[in-house]
Amino acid sequence: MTERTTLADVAAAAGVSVSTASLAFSGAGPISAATKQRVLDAAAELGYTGPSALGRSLRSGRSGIVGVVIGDQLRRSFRDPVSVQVLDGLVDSVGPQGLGVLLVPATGGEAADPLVETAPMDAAVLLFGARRGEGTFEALRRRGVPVVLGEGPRGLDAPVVGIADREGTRRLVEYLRELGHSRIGVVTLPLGGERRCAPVDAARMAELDCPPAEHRLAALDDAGVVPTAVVEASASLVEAGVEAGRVLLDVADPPTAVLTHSDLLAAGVLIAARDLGLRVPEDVSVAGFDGLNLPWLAPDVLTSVAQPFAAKGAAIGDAITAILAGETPADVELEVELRIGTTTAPPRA
Amino acid sequence: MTERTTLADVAAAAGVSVSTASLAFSGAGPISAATKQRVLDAAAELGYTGPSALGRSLRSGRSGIVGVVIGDQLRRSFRDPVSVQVLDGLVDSVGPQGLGVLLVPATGGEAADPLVETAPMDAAVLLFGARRGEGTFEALRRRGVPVVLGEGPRGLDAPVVGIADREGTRRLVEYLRELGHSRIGVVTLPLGGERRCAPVDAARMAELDCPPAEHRLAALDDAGVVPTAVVEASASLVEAGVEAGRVLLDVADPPTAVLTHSDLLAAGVLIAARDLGLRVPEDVSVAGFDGLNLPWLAPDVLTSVAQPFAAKGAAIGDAITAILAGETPADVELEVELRIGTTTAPPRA
DNA sequence: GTCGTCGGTCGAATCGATTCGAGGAGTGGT
DNA sequence: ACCACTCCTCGAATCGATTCGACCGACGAC
Repeated sequence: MTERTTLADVAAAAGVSVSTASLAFSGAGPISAATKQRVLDAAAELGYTGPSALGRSLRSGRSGIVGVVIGDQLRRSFRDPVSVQVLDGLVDSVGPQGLGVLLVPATGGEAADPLVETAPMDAAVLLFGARRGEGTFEALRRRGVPVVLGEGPRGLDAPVVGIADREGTRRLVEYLRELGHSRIGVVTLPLGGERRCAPVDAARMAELDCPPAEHRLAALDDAGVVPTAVVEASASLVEAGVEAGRVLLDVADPPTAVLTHSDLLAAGVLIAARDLGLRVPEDVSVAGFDGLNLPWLAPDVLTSVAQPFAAKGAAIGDAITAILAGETPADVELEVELRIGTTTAPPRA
Repeated sequence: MTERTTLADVAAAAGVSVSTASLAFSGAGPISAATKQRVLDAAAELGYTGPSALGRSLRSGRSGIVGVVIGDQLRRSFRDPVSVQVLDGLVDSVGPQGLGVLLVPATGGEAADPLVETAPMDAAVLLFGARRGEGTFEALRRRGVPVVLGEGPRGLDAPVVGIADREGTRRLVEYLRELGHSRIGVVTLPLGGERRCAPVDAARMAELDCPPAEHRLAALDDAGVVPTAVVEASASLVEAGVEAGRVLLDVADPPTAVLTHSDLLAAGVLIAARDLGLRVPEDVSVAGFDGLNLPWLAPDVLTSVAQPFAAKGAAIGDAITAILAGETPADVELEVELRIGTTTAPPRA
């Protein structure tokens, strides 16, 4: 590959100065149509595709890159359809503005990943909440990179884009109660700290640090329901749901309804129930959260609380746009929708 | 947010010249321990987190960014577990070298996406093959950005990292034949051009341009098998598999075995078969490709050809590393493994 | 005819860092 | 005491582009 052609080369070829050539591309500033055309022709001749982003970045201080900091394991994030779809919405939102999305893995510990410290970005998105004590948020702040939180804790001096998960869960719980359920079990997302599949006891509750789970658990209180059992899943995966479902249902007197914190977990609970010889929804009702379209559950349709993925990504994109424009966007809470499927029904008499 | 502190600020605070301060960070070049420490202390004092990537990039010509060009719809790529896992392997591979991964959407048409033209990258990965006629590959070449192809066509003057899909399919076909199947149907991945779900006839075959599908179809010839019917799916999704499965199986004399080009398609065919009242594997055998772990198929286990996702991502990462080191890596073809599950069996007598 | 004005072009400084060659201080040898 | 040599530090050029102020020619007005 040959030497990269620069604006200077084009200017020389067109017989104008570098500054004039720059004007031809940027469009700003006075320049005669003839000169501009001459520059553009010379550029086409040399295969010059426009000013290098690097030089422009240096001058403007803008890189045109939005960093997306993904949880402690990129792998896990990518496997979660929810984050993938939010990411998709984000790319759709900022892409047309000429902004690129840079994936930045974040180590879970105190220290921030090297990329967090050094990668060029105009703004960053923390998709899975900035757990306090993690160095990532602080590192970005120190660098002066504005941050948008996706589902993060509020009050961190950064705009938060979230969903009304507490309200959604409350509606779901009320729906279950109206059906006649009083023995309700819960499968939560990982609550933070070490990952494991285990019943949640008082001690575990005390360390709660994961906002969505917090909200969704709090919603039970809102509805005046005390769960018969709460089990923490090790991840938002079908396998984890199976595991948690067994813990919850393989007991003498299982709950008549299981409320899970994600559709994948719910799918796992469905499998666990079937393995245990329980029919859904006759013997046990199962509800999810997210509103994923899971075609392989057909003909079943999961009762779930649907959240607007693409809109969430777009809202994050809007927040970034606003920040880059010098504004300070407000927190956003997106509406969710209760979708009744075939996996919930009144309990057996 | 305050003015960004620069190396010059640190140098001033430490009472040394900018060049000396640079030495303190880069590590290269002679510098006394005392001076170095003084610079580092001053940096810590000012909250300077190291040289800005922009300045460094400009000087070195390297941005530390690897562009991943995703097919015409980011959405589709993200929804495909295969590409997600390959991407994951890639990030794991290049991340530790301090390289970031920039997602670059590519418009399907002739023109290249603005980001392809302008975004800073040291190298680019075309994950879903560079279809000829697409402007993306050419645009990158013009910019002088080295390209690595994931499953792309060979002979494009860029290293290709692929899998032995032809060999894997051949083994799968031979396995089916040994079971006694002679009427074998095929569900292919989209073959390029417009997306649709339809039987593949001679006219359609003539426009074939999608290498994996090409190889996998060619493998039937290798094994001396002529498929009874070939149906093209509209995407690698369960829903598309259902649709294609209906086309293939809802006929008077359906095939006794269905070979699909992806596990998601196979899962869809399983659903279609069930809907049509066909038992698997008694009435019809179904095989996939990819070796995804699909827990929700339990207790069924899909017969499939497993490809090493992470290794593929890592191989792409290695190729990029080699290119950045000035070498010209050779093409890589990764081994695949035939995994017999519960969805294939001898045909009914 | 001369002066003011305006549109168009150019020079030079600037962004933040790297890097090379020059220079200066200190040391050891003769 | 002088020279040579080593080790560190500094100044200046450089990367590719933007942008402001200066400059210059032409045209209109009085």
